[in-house]
Amino acid sequence: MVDFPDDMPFFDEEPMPRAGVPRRDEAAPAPRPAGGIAARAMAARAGHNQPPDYLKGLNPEQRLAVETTEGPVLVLAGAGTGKTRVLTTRIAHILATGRAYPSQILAVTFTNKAAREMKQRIGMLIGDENVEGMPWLGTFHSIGVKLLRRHAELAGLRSDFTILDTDDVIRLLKQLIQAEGLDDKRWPPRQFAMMIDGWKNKGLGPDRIPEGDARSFANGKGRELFRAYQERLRTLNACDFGDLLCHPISIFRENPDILKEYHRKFRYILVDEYQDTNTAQYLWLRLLAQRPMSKADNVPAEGRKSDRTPAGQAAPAEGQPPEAAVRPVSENNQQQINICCVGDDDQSIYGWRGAEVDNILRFDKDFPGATIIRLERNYRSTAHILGAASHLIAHNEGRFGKTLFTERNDPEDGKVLVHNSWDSDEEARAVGEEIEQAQRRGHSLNDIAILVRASFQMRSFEDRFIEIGLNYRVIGGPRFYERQEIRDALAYFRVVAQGADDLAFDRIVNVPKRGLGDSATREISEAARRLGKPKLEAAGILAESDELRSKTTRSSLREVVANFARWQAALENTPHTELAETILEESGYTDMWKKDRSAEAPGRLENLKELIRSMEEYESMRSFLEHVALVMEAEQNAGQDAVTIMTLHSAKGLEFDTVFLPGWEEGLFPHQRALDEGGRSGLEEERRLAYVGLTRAKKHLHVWFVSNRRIHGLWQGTLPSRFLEELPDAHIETPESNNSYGGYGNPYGGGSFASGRGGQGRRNPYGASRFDNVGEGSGAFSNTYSTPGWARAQQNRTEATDRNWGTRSGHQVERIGYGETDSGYGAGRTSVKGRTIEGELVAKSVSDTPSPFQVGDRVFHQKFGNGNVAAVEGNKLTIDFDKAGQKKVLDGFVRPA
DNA sequence: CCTTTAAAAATTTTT
DNA sequence: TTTTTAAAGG
Repeated sequence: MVDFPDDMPFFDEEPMPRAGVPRRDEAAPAPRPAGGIAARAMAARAGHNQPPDYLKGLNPEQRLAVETTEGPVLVLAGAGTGKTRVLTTRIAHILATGRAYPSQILAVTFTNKAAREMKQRIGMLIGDENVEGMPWLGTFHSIGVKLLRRHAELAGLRSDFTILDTDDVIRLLKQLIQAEGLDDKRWPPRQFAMMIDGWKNKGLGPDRIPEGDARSFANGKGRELFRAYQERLRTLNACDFGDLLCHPISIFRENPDILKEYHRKFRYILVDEYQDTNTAQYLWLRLLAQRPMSKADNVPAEGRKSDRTPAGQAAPAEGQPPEAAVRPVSENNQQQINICCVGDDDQSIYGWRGAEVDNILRFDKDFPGATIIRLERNYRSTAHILGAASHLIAHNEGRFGKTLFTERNDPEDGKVLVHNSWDSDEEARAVGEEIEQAQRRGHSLNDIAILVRASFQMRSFEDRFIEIGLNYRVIGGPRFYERQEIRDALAYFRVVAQGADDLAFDRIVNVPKRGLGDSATREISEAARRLGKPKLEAAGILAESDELRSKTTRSSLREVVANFARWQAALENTPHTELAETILEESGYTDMWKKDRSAEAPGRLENLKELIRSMEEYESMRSFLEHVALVMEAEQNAGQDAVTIMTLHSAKGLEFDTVFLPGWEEGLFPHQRALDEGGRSGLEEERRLAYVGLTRAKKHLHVWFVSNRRIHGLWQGTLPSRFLEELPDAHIETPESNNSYGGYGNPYGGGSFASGRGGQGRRNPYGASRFDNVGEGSGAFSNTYSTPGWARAQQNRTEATDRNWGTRSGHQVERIGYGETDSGYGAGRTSVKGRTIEGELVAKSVSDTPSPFQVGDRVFHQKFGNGNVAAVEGNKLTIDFDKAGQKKVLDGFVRPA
């Protein structure tokens, strides 16, 4: 039983009840605050029965989504249909009609950017002063922090806990793995951090992770290690990102009285981008939305079906949603569930980091009687662009199904252009030319974007644009706060503000180099453990003792400790920005970069200045550090007219007049790894990503594919993406005449395997050859996918295999091989999930082909060298290598010696 | 302790 | 091929 302490501003955030307004109570009707916006809206309505201003300009579906305030609502908002507008107007409407106080609305987003935008737009609708009073509008994580600070003691923490980011977590795990006496090379902390993250995404604690997962790491010590990690976090009074969700979930589960308070508090719940929620977020929401919990919630997410269920169809038996979902609300919960989730199943592109599209597909089962509203009227793109995008996405099975339409019908609107280039350099050159042409016509560069699948693609564009002097800006890259110099500086600040922050201390004891290397740090950790004190304190004691052998070590340790003592003393009476500068100067940190002659050094110093500047917005060092772990971002050269280059993922939610989508080739897009690891659902996610890309364009859309691409240093011939086949003829055009759509491949065949002399610089002599016969002619590829149409022709090809055996190992095959050998014979580091699905989809086509090798054949393997085939089993070969010993490999890896 | 050298890995990203 | 990271050597 936990009561809220009197001094805790739980209900006080709400306006004081005024005379005549009933105090909000369990049974009382919804409050109707007098005055302000509510009064204005009511007056507006009472007068002429006209809708209030904020509803004007909404289309009927949008308006329905805004005005259906009661009960569960799912708004399926297609790309460019005014999703944010609905969300913000809905909040304004709830407030204006007096249905709730600002503090009674819980509105969650994924990113700080989205939260900021929402705040701003609500402010525009109803006036800033009211938004200030919306304390529960924020990201899942920031709201999680807020909840957790309130109830920290229930999670075994103090309310001033620190939030660790990924880097801190990895460093901590490294220590733990070493402490277990394990080799941190064999069991990389980075990988374990990812596993932990995955578990927490599913809302699983150490006791509930699946046995298989627990065994697969650190010789079966996975669970133990996870437990040790949680224990360590508690002693450090720290949380990782996952805990920000998981702790509140446990608190709610274990303290029904607290949960009940929040039930009473949050009358309206709104969720943005619902298709991106992971299992933990889903559980968190369900608890707050007052769904009765059942044992089904304890079922690990593996038990649930991660493959998409076909739209509108009940899930198959074993994939049944948790029973609680279908069960009616228990009779004790009379209060209505006013949850509104907004999202687009077709834009779910974060499955790889734990998002469950199932959450959105299952909504009406989770919340019986839910109203589902589709927003399909698109205000962004031309009919051709929409047509192309809709047709593409229709190839996915697991979706609700929406048809975007537009009233825009301008005969001037061009079709989607599909271009082909010989290689990535030519691609960059051609895109550059298109952009320059557009620029000459008066097109602003700010309205142009190049959206790539993988960030390595950006380089060729950057190179080319620098060459021709075209302004560009790259979005993405390392986040501001993830940069080394920023993290170093923050570590200094953290040690000053919270002397017990051992992780921060570790990071900077020897940065800049001050002679405190491995041995010294070990001594400090040792002393800290022995004394049971934080490292900084232990270091102080150590420096004064004579335990240290080296005099230089002792004196520099003394200096560091004295420095921190001085800075800590200054913390209370020095302005924090000034103190920050002092710290960086006196520690020698800025000097370190000033002396550094590398190209990045000036930029780093600039970033440090920017960091100090950004601190001005905060009141104290402490409050700055509070926010920094969750919020920091950097805006690079905004204001200039420049082309935007970014990944498809980071483009979600944005729009541009003209969009270029380069690199639509098999293996890159859809990405091979997505296919290998995700099977069919991986392919569908890639297709959704393609859909997101297409729908970013308002007027002009160019899709590009190249015939040759250099991947990991080797030139590889490439096949056009299957997604190109899925674009309807009616909406696309293939302008290049010299190099027709489909002209691709290495015309000479052979040679690209081990030598890397692929087809660089060679022009395709077949020029305008069609793709269905180029496959025969080139013999350069084994297509490993079950692709429609032309691709199948290649799979049937037999004679080329012998002639050009070595060439069979396109990039694709190589990757599949690695996946297989790793999971099949390796140290078990690949997840089981990857193997099964991809096994039938991708690897099958390989094993169907009987191996051309026989026992006794002499073969060559790029990695293992020459050897003799010892056994053949389908496409799997056992080979005795001359040097590497006996190995099992897929035949795609080897060629005749 | 710091530098050189070799080996391994090179999707997507928020908090 | 390039970049990053870890181990060996000075």
